[in-house]
Amino acid sequence: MTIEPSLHQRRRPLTQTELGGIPWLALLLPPERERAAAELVVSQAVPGDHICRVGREVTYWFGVVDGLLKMSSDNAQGETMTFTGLPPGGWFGEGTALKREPYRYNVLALRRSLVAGLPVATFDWLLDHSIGFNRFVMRQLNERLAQFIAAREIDRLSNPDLRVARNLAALFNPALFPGVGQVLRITQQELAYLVGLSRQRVNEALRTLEQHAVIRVEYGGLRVLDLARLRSATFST
DNA sequence: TCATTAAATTGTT
DNA sequence: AACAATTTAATGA
Repeated sequence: MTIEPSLHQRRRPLTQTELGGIPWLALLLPPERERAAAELVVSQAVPGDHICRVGREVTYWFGVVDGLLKMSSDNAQGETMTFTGLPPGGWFGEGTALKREPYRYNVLALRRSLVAGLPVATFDWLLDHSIGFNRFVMRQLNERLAQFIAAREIDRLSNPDLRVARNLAALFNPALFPGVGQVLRITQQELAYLVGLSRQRVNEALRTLEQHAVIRVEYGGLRVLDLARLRSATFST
């Protein structure tokens, strides 16, 4: 794990409440769950902290307990391409953990976040022993594939309102990010970073979406009112 | 618990 | 990018 404890919280076991927010634990049999829970650790990350870097050896399978992370990659020209935001309930790194390859992307904290880690040895053990865990990982891979296909379509969209809407829909995906619920804690600045627009334009897009009764803008967050329309609608402005 | 102040976030130009 | 307005969080009596 590359989370620098620095001046912040060190690695520690999870509290009961935090364990309750981990979606795949409920799919395990009691002995499997007991072992997984015992090996899980959490660490606090401050904005800019790297959870994993390209090329680093895989040590943990990570999940967002609270906060907001950003998954991105740097190309040969040194430009950063953002793949997706990672809100609470999101788990990532299973691809590289499965193949035992170094990380192929960077994940860093956009805001103060609580990140859980399952040691790869335990991850492997669960794959070898738990049907429930295998189901979860399979579903996870499948959902993420769909998400990345959608992301390619989003990239082709020129209308900023639509880009914001589709990106938001991805963050509200209950299968990938079950910790989000109806209200996504994200600032308009953070969303601007993820979508690749100015905060002003994001702000404008959000009130357009609000006018269409698709979301509600709240202080420090957004509430979904109609996820289906957020995903599919074409807001002709 | 309430009032005051600072900090964060949003709305507007 | 800058600034004003608004909301929340922190502080201390």
